Amino acid sequence: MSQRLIMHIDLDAFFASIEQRDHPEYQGRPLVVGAEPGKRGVVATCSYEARRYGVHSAMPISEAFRRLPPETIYLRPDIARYGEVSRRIMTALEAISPLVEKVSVDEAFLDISGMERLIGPPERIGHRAKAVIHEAVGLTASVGIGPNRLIAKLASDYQKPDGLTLVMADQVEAFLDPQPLTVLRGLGAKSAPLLQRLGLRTVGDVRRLSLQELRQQLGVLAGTKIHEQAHGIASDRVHSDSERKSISKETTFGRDITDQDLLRDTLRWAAQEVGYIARQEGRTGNTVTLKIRFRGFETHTRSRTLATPTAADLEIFQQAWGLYRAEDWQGRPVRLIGLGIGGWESEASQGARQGDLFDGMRSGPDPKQDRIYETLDAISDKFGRRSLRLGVRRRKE
DNA sequence: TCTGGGGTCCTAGGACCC
DNA sequence: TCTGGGGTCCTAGGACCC
Repeated sequence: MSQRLIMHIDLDAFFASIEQRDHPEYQGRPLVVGAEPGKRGVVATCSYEARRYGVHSAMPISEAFRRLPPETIYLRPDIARYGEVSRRIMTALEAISPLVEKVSVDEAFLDISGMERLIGPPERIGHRAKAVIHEAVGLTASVGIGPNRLIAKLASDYQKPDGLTLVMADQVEAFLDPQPLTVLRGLGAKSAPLLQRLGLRTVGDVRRLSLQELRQQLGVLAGTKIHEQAHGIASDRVHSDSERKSISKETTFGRDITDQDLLRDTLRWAAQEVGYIARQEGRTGNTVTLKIRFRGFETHTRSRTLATPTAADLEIFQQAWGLYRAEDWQGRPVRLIGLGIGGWESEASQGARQGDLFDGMRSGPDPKQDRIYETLDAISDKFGRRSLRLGVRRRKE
């Protein structure tokens, strides 16, 4: 069995680089893409010139503004434009390997196992990927190559910007050991301190801990995963087609609000956005989730599973508004509100329903459908509900 | 004092079924 | 009347990632 080879591509300061590419006068200057200074929000991405002032993604825009000099450029993100650039990059990468997994707008994994015979040694494959991106969109990327996804990802992070790092299987532990333990996936703001208070600082420190000790600190599942990662073990699979599982829309108000009409209108807007995307993608969801954040960042969700899956704006809105009204929340200042749908029907059952997909949303359930269920209910009284449900499932698949 | 928006995954409890 | 073990689905919260 031959060794797998995974490549991770990470565009350098993606949003900021697109803006600098399209506006030469921005080049060489600190530039921030994100919220408007003076308002609520964070930095989405900033140029390397801005990073020299300690500014980074997810930093509150108020703090970035305090740190950066007056000549700094502040821009609101143009997601549609960045998405178009992203699509061109992903298409270009398919010339390197047919197995491209888009992780986000500016990141991808490629399975390049066995490509050496076609292109050459791994370094040459990495350089080819960078060249292909530069030809397609005129941007630089950092590339990491390793035996699995974790190592490839950390390798692309190792030298930035415009880097290329190759980590072979026998170099994995030497590569991992000096890095801060927070590079391991799943060790974030809450769980990393659990290990740091034991005096652990690096991946090498974590690797010296036994599986039992890690499970004790982090729980069985998380402990097992961190143990594996610290030993350089991670998935080496690349999946080109991954289906999304939910669609949501939310917004943070400029100031906290209590106006019920405004809350209702905001949910109506969110339902239109979500419903539109769902219908574009030909999906119907059976779970509607309301999300609300009050003054003080106190956040709650409420969800409801529907008898009939939907993609209709009005239905999504009414369910979410109903969830809000069912609580004793009137009068509490709201910072954020939004909603989402998820829980798609299986493809087979959705296909069977296709004919009345959109009619059904307006006209209610199909009476013929009701008759079928009545018959099945009669059968179920004889044989028990369990067998009925299994029987229906099987027919759908 | 500040903390966006769009996601995924995990946990844990309760209802319900066999 | 009291009992268990396995399984699925639903719900709420929260950690984490880009």
